[in-house]
Amino acid sequence: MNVYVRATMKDVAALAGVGLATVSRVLNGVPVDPHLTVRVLDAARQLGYRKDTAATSLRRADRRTNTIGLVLQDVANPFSSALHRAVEDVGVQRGLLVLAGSSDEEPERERELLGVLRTRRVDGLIVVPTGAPDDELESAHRDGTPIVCVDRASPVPGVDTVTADNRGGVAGAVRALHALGHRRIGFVADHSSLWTARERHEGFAAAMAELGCRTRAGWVRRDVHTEDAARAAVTGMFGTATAPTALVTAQNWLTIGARRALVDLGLHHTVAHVGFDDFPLADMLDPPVSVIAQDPAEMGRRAALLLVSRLDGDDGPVEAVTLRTRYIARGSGELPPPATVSPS
Amino acid sequence: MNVYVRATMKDVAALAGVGLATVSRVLNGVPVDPHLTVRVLDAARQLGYRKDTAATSLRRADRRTNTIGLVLQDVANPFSSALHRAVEDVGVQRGLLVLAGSSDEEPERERELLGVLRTRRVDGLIVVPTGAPDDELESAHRDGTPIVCVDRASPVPGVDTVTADNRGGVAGAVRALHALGHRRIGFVADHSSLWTARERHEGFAAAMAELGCRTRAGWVRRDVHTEDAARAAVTGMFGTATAPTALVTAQNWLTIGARRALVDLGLHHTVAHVGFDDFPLADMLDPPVSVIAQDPAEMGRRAALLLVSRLDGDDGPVEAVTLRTRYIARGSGELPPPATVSPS
DNA sequence: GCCTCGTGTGGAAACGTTTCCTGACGGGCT
DNA sequence: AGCCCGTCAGGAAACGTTTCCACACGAGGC
Repeated sequence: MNVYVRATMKDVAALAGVGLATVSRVLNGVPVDPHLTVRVLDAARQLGYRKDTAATSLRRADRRTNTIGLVLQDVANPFSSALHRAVEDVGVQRGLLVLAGSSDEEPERERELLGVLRTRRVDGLIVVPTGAPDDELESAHRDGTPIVCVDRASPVPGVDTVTADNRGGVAGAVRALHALGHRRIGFVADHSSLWTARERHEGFAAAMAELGCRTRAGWVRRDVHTEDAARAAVTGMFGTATAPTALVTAQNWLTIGARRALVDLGLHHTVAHVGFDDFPLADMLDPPVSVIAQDPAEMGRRAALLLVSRLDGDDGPVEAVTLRTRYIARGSGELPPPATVSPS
Repeated sequence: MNVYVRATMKDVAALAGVGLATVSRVLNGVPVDPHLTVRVLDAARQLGYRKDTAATSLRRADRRTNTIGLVLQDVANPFSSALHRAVEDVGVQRGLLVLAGSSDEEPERERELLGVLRTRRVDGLIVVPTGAPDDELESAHRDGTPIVCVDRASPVPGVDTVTADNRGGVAGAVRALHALGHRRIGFVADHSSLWTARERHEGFAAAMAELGCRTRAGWVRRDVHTEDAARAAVTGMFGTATAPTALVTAQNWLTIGARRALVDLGLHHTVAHVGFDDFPLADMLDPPVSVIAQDPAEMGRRAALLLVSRLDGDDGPVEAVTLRTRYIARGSGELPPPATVSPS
């Protein structure tokens, strides 16, 4: 490996024939004699000088690192990565770099990640919290590190949040199915430890109650975490004589697993099906999948903008942004109930 | 914002009643009197002490930051994010954090990103290069920063690379189509500025030549960059009487655009179609899409492992890993040519 | 014309850590 | 028993930058 040694500010100062402080001033945009300014800039260019961020943030009064930490569920998950990208885009405009990591829904991993991020003194944090109590997050909050929780409620009180209207989204879909004549509606949701799963279930239950629809134990499956589990759950749900005529699945992998099950059973053109969260190619399946769409990019953007404003010193009251969901009718959710089924 | 001030090593030393150097030694695992060790660790815990990475890497002889830079095309793109995740997984085991960014295929953005990453003194770089000459990448290489280029050839000579066997993958698919009886095969590829697009075209052209199949200008469409452009290109290609009987699309968005076009034309059950790069739900379309799959996670993993070994001082010869592609027959690529079509 | 005030540059301290070097202590050998 | 050497802890320097402070110079006012 090359033993190349980088030019320092002292070298630039020497070459330009000015003091160290002057170089610093020029490089930080503090007005300085134009004549000296060009000498410094020339020298810097000549030496290929580059500021050392470590030294900078070590010494700076505000200790800024121009880095923000992003804790996602999984950087490879489309929802997370869309969010990531939106955060990056806001960051780029502000000269902020994003340090992202995956918690894999494990509280311990979330803690660790926050630990390393805090060690690096990130200026702020955007977190999709697992939901478990987290002393790292809490202590970061106490230290005054700006934090925005995204997609889910914060385990720590007093933290800004950006979430989707999970309840309203599901409730809306249920009402639409009801309007089509459906009365027996099944529901499949993720782990109840997840805030979103609970909210979506609440939305479902509330809408069903409001509409006077009865639910049966076998028609509501919670704590279903994987595509395969959803496939199995739905296969079971529709294997009986008294099966629902419509189905709501509360997460995109579950939606896909459910669709696979419906295809297996030959019911994909018979059972109305609405999924929460859009996914690529949903419109190319047969029938195209109707979804309650949330906008991860918008969530990321809002969270990043909120964080940036906090970084800029905005100390207004805690914000809790709720983004509306959008129902996208593509076909699968518009299938009417079979005429032979007796009402209620 | 809280004016909380973090405990420093000096505070720990004072509380433990030991010297500064001893605290440093304990925290870095240098053997020290066990009695003192526990005193230091206790004091550190008590104060909630946390090492400051900025100061550490500023002073350390090796200047390590335990951070690696990852320049992707777009963190939100499934290929990129799968790669990202694999890199992260290797990094976690080594205590390396990943600083990722999106170049959006723009050389200038790639340069900028590399610039900030270098300013932060990342220990190494993993880059999906746009392919344009890049002085930042070159100068990083000269400085001795370990670099691994992924998915595409490096614009800078002497850099380790991990790529897929693009030529072989496409050639294999063409041979398979030929074996089914296809002689007229269309091809759609991305911008020729992209190394992968060029390689895949080479593979196509070589296989066609080897098999003695003629190609027509209208049957080979290059520089097609978006899903919509692919849709339009394929619509045009199959709008004429003398259309191909099979189609190879060299990138996953192009594959999807092409499939849309075939559906529009009612030809999706008639024209054989193979896409390069797998994508979610390819198996749920009708007919399921056969693909030449590469494994982005494996690419990321190999690249990260290679980088890590370079970080560990491995100064062996430049490596150029080529990963095999895998043909996944799902149906769309197994459609035979219409019997009425005259051979050749 | 001299003194004062203001502007702006240069030197030095400081940020929190690692590393070098010095000094003290203890043990072993003569 | 005395001396020397080795081991190990502590103090201080150093990393590259920002910030504080002192000082020099020029201009303006009396």
